[in-house]
Amino acid sequence: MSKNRTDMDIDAQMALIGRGAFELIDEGELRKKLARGTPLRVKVGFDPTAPDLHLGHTVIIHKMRHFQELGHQVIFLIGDFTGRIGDPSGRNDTRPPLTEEQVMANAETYKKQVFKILDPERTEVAFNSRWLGAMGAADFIRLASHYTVARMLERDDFEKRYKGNVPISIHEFLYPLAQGYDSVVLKADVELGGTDQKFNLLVGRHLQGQYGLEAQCVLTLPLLEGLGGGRKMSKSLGNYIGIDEPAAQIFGKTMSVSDDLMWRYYELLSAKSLEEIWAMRGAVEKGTEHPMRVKENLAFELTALYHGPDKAGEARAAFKAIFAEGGSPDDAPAYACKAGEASAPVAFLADSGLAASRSEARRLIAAKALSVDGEALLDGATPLRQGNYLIKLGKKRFLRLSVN
RNA sequence: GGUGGGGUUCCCGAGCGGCCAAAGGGAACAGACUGUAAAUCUGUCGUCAGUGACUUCGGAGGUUCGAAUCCUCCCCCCACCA
Repeated sequence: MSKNRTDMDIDAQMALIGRGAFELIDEGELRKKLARGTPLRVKVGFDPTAPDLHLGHTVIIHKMRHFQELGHQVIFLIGDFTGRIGDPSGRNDTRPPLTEEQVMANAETYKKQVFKILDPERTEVAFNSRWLGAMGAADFIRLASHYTVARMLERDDFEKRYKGNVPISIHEFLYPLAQGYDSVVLKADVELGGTDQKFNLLVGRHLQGQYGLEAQCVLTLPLLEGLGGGRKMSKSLGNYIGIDEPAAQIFGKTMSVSDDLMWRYYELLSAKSLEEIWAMRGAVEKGTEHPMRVKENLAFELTALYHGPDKAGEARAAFKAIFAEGGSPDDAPAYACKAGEASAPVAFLADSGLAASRSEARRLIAAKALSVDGEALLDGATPLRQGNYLIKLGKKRFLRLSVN
């Protein structure tokens, strides 16, 4: 009787755990762990240097949330020691260690951001410098003896670089080992990571076995595609939505996501159930629901998560005013200049920073991107007279200009 | 340590004495089309006081009327050998 109930419970848990996930190693093992009925220890590592998160990072945080909803213990591990090594992503410098204060400050920032999604009660925050920093050379050598160079070179990134004649420094091998050792110390039952983390996560699994522990399960999550689609969301590519961005930005950027990608965002970032999402998708495909409406709901939900429903509502209203009705944002930057040379479009566009340079301003004007009070303007050289103007450059750049 | 091959504009990558601000692709930006979508098409894509000038091709010198292209030294990367 009770066994039956437990099995059903496990199926339900597995469904939520598997939502949006890329790969689970190993399903049977995870079921066994779940069947024990004790809360699992779910480990996720974070880089201590980048506490400003974007939506791409939050995919994993939402997954942590899922585990919490199922009653499990989540470990938010700040890699303040591994951060010094730097994850081997091609950079071959070690990074300067952060000071204690910096680490703590970043940790606070993390908490502030992450607890918008996670339940603080069921989140354990840990720092791996606590045990990695205490290891001596002998300990580290012992750790290193549990892994081979050949296996290390199996890592996709290393393999490509090795074959492609891109340098690999020895210290980069230490990163996966150190990360794996964290799992040993924390006795993790499950570790989550992006698909790009698979290798590192598996090292942890292997090392736990070497240290006589039960191996952790590994759950990888897809990298969220960024705004343009195609490539992963990342700060350096500029295709991200930062969770600290103003409500209008989060809303607007979400709206710029393609219809196809929107479903991905729903699956990975929304609190809506998969059933609800399938229903919406069906409605859109049948034509009974407009995709833009559905996308607005997504934008609202994501904005509300970080700014609350009131701000999200304002963002939605402002968005509609600007793009559906040709209005302008209330928070358009203001800029003042004197009448004369400085009030020529080419001059104030560049001087105000709306255009990167005068050359760019000229090009944009030639491309019909400039409008003044709603009228297209093709002459960049003639100064504007005294007065106040609403300047629009392209679709998204606005300026409230006053010429004195 | 030896030998050979490399370091080019945001990225990849051609160029190898003048016609090079530097091909091509990607990214980005703008316009058209739209639902601020996406896809597609078109254009732009070093700076400036705009038919011209200035800065740019790892760094510093040099040869030349003229250098990203040749020479010297230096820095960095890769391969093979040891």
